Amino acid sequence: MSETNLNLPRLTEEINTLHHHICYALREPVRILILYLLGEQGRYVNEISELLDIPQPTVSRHLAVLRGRGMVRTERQGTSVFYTLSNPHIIHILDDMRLMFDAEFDESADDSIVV
Amino acid sequence: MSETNLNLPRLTEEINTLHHHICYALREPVRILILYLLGEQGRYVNEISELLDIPQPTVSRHLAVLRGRGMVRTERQGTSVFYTLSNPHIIHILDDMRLMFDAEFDESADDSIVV
DNA sequence: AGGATATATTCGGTTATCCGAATAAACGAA
DNA sequence: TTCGTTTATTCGGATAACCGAATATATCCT
Repeated sequence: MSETNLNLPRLTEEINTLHHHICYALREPVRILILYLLGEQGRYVNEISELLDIPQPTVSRHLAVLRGRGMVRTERQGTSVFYTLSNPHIIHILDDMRLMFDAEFDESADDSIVV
Repeated sequence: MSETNLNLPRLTEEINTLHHHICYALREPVRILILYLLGEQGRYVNEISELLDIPQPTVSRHLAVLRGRGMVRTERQGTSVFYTLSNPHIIHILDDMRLMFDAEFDESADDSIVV
C-alpha cells in the first residue's frame, strides 16, 4: 500500500480553493494579459478594450471573472468604471512562472503530444 | 487614444507561451494535486492512482499533460514508470498563490456571480 | 423625463476539455 | 512466445467555457 505524509483531504480542499480563486482566472491568456495591463496602471473598461482590440462585452466578461475572485477592484466614476489590481503580487507570481520555464522547462520537455 | 508603455505584441506572445507551458496544466485541480504529491517524493503511476483514488488511465492522461510541458520527468523501471517533479519551484509558486489570497483576496471579493 | 455614454449581462451556438471504458503498448518472467 | 503487470492511448459522449451579438443597466446631462 502506498502512503503519504500529506494530509490529502485537507490538501485537496485547499487546492480546490486555490484553483477556484486564482488558477481558474488564468485559464484564458487574455485574462493574464488584462492582469499585466492593470499591473502597469489602473484602466477604464473602454481603455482595455481599445488597447487589446477586444470587444467591450468580452472585456467586461473577463473582468467579471477577475472581479468575482477579488483579483481586481472597481471604482465607479460617473458612467465609467475604473479597474485596478487588488494585489500586484499576482504579477510577481506570473513573472516567476515565466522565469521558471525560461530556465529549465523548455530543455526538458519531451516531444510527445502536447495537448 | 489610450496608450501603454507595455510592448503588447511581445507581451501577448510571452503570455501565450506562459499559458501553454504552465497555466494550462493548472486548469484541473487534480493536476495541481498530483504536482504536490510529486513534490513530496517521486511516485509510480499506480501509487498516484491509489493515493488519489483515481482510475489509472485518468492519472496517465493528466501525467501526459504535465509531461508534455516538461513539468515532470519520467524514468522507466521495468514495467513501471517513476515520475518526479522537473522543478520543485512550481510548489513554491503554488504556495505563494495560496498565501496571496489567504492574505487579501477573500476579504475583497465582491458577491457577484462567480463563474 | 429623454437621450447619450459607458459598462454589464444574457442568449445561442461553437469549440474544447474532461471522464470512463475499452484497447493498445511496453516490459519482464516463465 | 505467451502470460501477467504496468502504463499509455483512443474513442464516444457529456459538460463547461468561450465568443459575438443583442440587450439591459447605470449614470450624467439637458
